Amino acid sequence: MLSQTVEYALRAVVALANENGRPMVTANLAKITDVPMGYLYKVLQQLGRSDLVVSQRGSKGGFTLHKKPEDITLLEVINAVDPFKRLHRCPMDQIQEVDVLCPLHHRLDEAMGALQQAFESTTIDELLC
Amino acid sequence: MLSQTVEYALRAVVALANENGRPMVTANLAKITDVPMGYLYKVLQQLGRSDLVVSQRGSKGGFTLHKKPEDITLLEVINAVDPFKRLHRCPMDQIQEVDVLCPLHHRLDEAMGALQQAFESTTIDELLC
DNA sequence: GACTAATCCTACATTCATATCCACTTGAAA
DNA sequence: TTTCAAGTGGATATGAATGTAGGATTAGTC
Repeated sequence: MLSQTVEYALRAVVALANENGRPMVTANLAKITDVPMGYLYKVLQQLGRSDLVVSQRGSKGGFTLHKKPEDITLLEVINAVDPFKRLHRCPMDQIQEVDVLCPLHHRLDEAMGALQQAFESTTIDELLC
Repeated sequence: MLSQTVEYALRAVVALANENGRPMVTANLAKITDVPMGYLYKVLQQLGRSDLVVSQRGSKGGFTLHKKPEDITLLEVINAVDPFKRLHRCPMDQIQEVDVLCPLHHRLDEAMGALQQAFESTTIDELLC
């Protein structure tokens, strides 16, 4: 349902949130979150581009959360790596008005909207271990 | 979010429901639903294995819905081609109790549960054009 | 009955995106 | 200056989606 990348990103953000601002090295984070390290890098970089994490090179370096856990929503993390998509046009008919959806896609988008809302209203601090 | 295959399966089922029991040929269905024909076959066969559609070979043949639209839920169609997955164990820690989820995955599964419920409570007859 | 056209069925080949791996480079701190 | 750790780019694997070609079954017609 959610992509593997989203799953990894969420694990990483939650794990970093548990560190209370102490930088964590990728290798360590990979072990804790059980994510392949090479891939975790790229996920962290994507999170960095959205200013959710910051990195510090050299010894004593690593990754740190850039915002307070209570100020990060699940949706933000998701959007950073794999943007949540809503339907604005019916994907079937080619020549179609914008903002007009057939009953099927209207219903699907409605469900997606509820899911988006659920993700938007949950912050990382609610998910600490 | 939902796989392409699920999207295609839903389009096909709704299109067949609009036919009121008249068999429809794959080529025609492919045109209406805007799904590549070769792939549509496979989706239809998966739907057949779950008894959602039946096929008839030869001239005057094609595919027909096997149940009344009001007796088919979105979830059934989804499960026929790409089963809806719920979390029963936290995917991170290897040695983990069954039915015990960390806060993150508990929340994610909760959202999935709501989505599943939405799909389960919607039937195809609500989606006719 | 036998032929023919229509249609589904099957299996394999191909493409494409996602996920994963790896080797090398760059920058910061001790 | 050495060591640690992030950055970068490309190679590889995996699975989903798509394409293709020939085989099997049915209905209609003669």
